[in-house]
Amino acid sequence: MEGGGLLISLNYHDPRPLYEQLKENLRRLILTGGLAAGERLPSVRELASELAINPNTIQRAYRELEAEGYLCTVQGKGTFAAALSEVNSERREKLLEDFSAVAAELLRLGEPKQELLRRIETAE
Amino acid sequence: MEGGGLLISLNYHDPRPLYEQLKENLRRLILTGGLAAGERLPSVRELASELAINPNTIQRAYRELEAEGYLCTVQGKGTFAAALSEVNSERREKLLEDFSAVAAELLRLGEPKQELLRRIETAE
Amino acid sequence: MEGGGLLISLNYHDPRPLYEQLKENLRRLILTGGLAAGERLPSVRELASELAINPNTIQRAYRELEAEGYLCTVQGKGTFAAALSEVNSERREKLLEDFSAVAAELLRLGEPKQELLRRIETAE
Amino acid sequence: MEGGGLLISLNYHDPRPLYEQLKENLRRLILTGGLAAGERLPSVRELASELAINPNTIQRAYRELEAEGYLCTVQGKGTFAAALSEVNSERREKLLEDFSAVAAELLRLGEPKQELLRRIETAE
DNA sequence: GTGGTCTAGACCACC
DNA sequence: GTGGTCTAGACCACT
Repeated sequence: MEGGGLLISLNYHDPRPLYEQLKENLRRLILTGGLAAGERLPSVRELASELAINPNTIQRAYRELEAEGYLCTVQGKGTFAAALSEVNSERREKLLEDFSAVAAELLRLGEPKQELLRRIETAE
Repeated sequence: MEGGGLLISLNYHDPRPLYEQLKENLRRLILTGGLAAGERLPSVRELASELAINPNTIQRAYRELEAEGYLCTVQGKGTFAAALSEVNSERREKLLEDFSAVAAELLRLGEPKQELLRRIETAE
Repeated sequence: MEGGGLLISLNYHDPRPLYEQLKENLRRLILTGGLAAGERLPSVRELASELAINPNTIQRAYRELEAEGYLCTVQGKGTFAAALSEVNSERREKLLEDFSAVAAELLRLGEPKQELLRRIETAE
Repeated sequence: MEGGGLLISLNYHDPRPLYEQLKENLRRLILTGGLAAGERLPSVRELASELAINPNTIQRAYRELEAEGYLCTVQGKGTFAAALSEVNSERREKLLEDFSAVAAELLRLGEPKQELLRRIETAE
């Protein structure tokens, strides 16, 4: 399922809620430059229609991404991609904790430290 | 709340479901050697009684950890801790994917590569 | 309009959304001990029925207060008041910023510093 | 975005409505002396043209600030900055109530009284 | 036109 | 029983 020019894919068989999948898609677009800082996103109604899901679901994703600092929404104007420097420090901290936990489990499972370092070097 | 000789702590006010907390506890015991490879776990009924929770919750945790390769159930014998080398490649791959995704987001958000390397060196 | 034993008052003529009024009411109850740490709140459905508003509105208030650290919700168990020490640092920072802005405007309007100090001393 | 000789900055990506941003700008100018008591403000049309926004937006800001006592409109003469002593007692009372509420929540959350006193001393 | 709120009601996961 | 998700659709505020 795609939405506009935005390369968004949702999967009904994924156990995660649609708004979480949508959030991940939008975060990826912003992080990779698919959505430049300041660029306007499709309106809630547009995207809902394109993805064939309820506008409330879009709105929830937009609202929560705004709370994380990834989006900026303005009444009557639309929703815009924020600069990466605006991203919430809570989001950063959560990611760092996740990073440490995943790294620790991988190392204990015998994953060579070298592989983790390689992945950091080649991270897109 | 503790269970038998196993250092298991569940928290009713943790928003995660009990079976997820239980899975994490058991994974941690296996990863850190608190449960040696081949060691027998308490039966579903025993553990349910010790932790004072529903046996269905124990069973679900055991079942899902077996699917990940952390546990090994033998009909009529009991449930045993698996060798770390037995841990499912699916689990490993999921962790590696998570690792790469989290690392990529952190780097794009401006987290210094040095901090990620430091966290790998000091991972427990 | 009241809800259960909880002394919650909502006002349809207030321009603020109902979920914001509800959040403020619940925050007040937790801050003043009307809801002790660990105490269970009415279920989403109960409170919705008592206040004669939609369960979604209750749920949104509960969800956002959980994000702020005031509540803790557990699947299948209910929603509980958190300890004040759990309250999010973001909430604290927002309050401190508001405090400084309001104090600055009051002082410029000629409010005597003495009055502000008095109000801090006698804050409930 | 600036307007005339008045240092007004509006931000289209600020989630607050433009008239709120404009009100805050004008309040700040009056409180800090950037607009002296009795000084004439640009006409609605002038300011709308300078800021390149809709005259309705200017009018709403002027109207609401007049209600607060920050501005004073004379038919056929224009709009003028009021003396700070003219600021509506409603505005003052709202600010005092906000002050007490915020202070009380901060103290209950464990913020040291010392920090609040410090912020009052150093308020701009 | 935009996003924001609220309602009504269905269905699912967890316990 | 609990909370969580999603839909459908109305109404309001802002530009």
